Amino acid sequence: MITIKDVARLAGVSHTTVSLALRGSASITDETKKKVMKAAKQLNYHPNHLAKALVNGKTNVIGVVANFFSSNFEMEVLKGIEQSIRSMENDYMINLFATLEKNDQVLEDICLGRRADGVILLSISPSPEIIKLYNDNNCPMIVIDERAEGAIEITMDNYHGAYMATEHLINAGRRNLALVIGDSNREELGLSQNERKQGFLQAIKDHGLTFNPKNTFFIEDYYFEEGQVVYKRMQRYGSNIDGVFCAAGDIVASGIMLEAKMEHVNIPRDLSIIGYDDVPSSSLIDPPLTSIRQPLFQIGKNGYARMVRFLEGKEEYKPNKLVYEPQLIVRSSV
Amino acid sequence: MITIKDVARLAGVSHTTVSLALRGSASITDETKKKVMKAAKQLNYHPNHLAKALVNGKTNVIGVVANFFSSNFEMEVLKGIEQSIRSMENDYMINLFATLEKNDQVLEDICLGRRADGVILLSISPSPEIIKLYNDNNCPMIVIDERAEGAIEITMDNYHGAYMATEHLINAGRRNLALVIGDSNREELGLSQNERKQGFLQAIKDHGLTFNPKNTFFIEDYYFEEGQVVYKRMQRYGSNIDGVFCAAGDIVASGIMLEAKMEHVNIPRDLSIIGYDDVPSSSLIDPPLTSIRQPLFQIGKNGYARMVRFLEGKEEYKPNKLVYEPQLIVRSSV
DNA sequence: CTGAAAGCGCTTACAG
DNA sequence: CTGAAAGCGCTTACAG
Repeated sequence: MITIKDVARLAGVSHTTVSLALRGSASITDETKKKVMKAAKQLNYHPNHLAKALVNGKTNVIGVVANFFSSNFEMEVLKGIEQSIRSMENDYMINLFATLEKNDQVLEDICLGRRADGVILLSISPSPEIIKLYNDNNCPMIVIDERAEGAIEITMDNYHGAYMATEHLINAGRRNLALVIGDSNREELGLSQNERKQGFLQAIKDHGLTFNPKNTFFIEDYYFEEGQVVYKRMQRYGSNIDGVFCAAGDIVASGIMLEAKMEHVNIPRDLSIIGYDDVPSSSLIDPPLTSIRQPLFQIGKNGYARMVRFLEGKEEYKPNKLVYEPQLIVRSSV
Repeated sequence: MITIKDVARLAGVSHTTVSLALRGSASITDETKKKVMKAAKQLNYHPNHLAKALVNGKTNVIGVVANFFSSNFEMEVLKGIEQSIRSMENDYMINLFATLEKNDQVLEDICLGRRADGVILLSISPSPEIIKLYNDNNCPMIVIDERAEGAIEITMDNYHGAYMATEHLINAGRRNLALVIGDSNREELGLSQNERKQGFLQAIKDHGLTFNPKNTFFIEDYYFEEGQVVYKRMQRYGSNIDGVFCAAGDIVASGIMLEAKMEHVNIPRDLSIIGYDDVPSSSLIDPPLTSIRQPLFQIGKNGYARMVRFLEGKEEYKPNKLVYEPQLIVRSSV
């Protein structure tokens, strides 16, 4: 491995000079600089990132932390981040951390183990202690899609999204709605599922209707196949359902729809359904699925750009909240 | 920031002892170990990853390098990697690097800058110099979906996949086939697109048919909308097309299909179409799209596990090649 | 304008 | 069984 000392030897200067020259210090002659550059190039010198980071106290990496990668949510946010990276031309690398449930532990390690200069959390809720830790260590934290008092909190208005969706069903003449939502038994409902539930219930109330709690159906893993199962459960346990708000998202909604079609239920004539997320396939399936779109790409793009500004000292880091608005995408399933 | 010295002070021993105790060295009394552990816990000590990596010459990170994240290909492979991580219980972190075209530069930096102990490349073709560099530095490299003489090369049999697809069209009575494929003008065709083309042509030949080169259509970015455009071009410039092999994948194929349906073309009666990749939406669209499925999940899962074995010295790293077989998924679009 | 020295937080021989 | 010393590859005051 080629180090700064090898370059120094070849250039005939001290390693201090090499270090200074390489970063264009004003106190080095142009001539020496050239010599050093030449030697560095000749030896194909690459600075050891670890050594640099250790002495600088700065890693130049931005950590992106999530429970799963590769679900539609993470994918869209990542696309936005990628776009930002391409357009910004800076030295930050992103590092993806998959937490596998031990969120706080991983976050502690990232901060205290100096694995990143700042983190972006996707649908992960940091404990107050962790937030304090990050603040104490001047490590900026942007939390997307969860609460984070004391950090930068970027959420989407799930309440409003659900309200719009439900109202859309009601305006289409649906009176006996069903709610399909992430399971609340095992662990607490995530922020967004919870808010969607509230928005749904409020919309029903505001329109003078009532909701039959029997028409709530739970999902655990957000798989397509769970949607198929849910449809069967609706048949057995539901009562007169004529409209479904699938807060659990479009993939599950697609499963419900497929199963309904298999049973020769005409959508939307016999049953209306609306999803959430507006995944790419939603416009392709039959009938095209009405859904709620969230600006995930934008959020990823802006979030990353903002993190870079924090780290470069171009924007002062201080806790605040930002809420993005969702959008109703009307297609033919309602 | 709490360092090993702070722990030493609190425990009343030297920092050397702390270092040894923390990693369970046999030459430290159980009693001292306990004292140290207690002090470490009390101070919430976390080792500085950078310092460790610098002295150990080992980062414990595995780099995953790709041009884009968040396309279906990367997503599936990542899912496999994730699954592997969950089931393995080891200390490796994965680090995603987006190359943005300057592949060799990034790869050089990862290796020489000590950013990872080993890399997994997704659809990225390393130059012979880079492969040599990695070998010289004992840095294992697994290359998925591209050629890599001198490294571990994991590919899928695209030739065979394309052959099967084409044969399937021919067996359905199609005689005037069109080929939709990634653009070869700007840069060289990727490995897989190229092989698919060969398989396609060979199948036609073997069945005593001829291919009209006018029926080749190019794609640049693999977007859905490009498929729609391609369909229009087929109408204008193609000659009597009755079957389409979309080597550019299912997303593009879906675009072609949608546009055809808009023009009231009945699929598969008037036009057969087969895609590649078997993306999740392919079974949901109307009609369900016949496609070729590649075992991406498996590849990611096995690739990661293998990399860990290399890094832990449980398997000797030596260049070889592995080819996975694709599978024809028959649905209703042919 | 350039170099010798100290230090970032850790580990690893080597004495004692 | 424990500690003082040297070193990983870099940077940053501080002399000269």
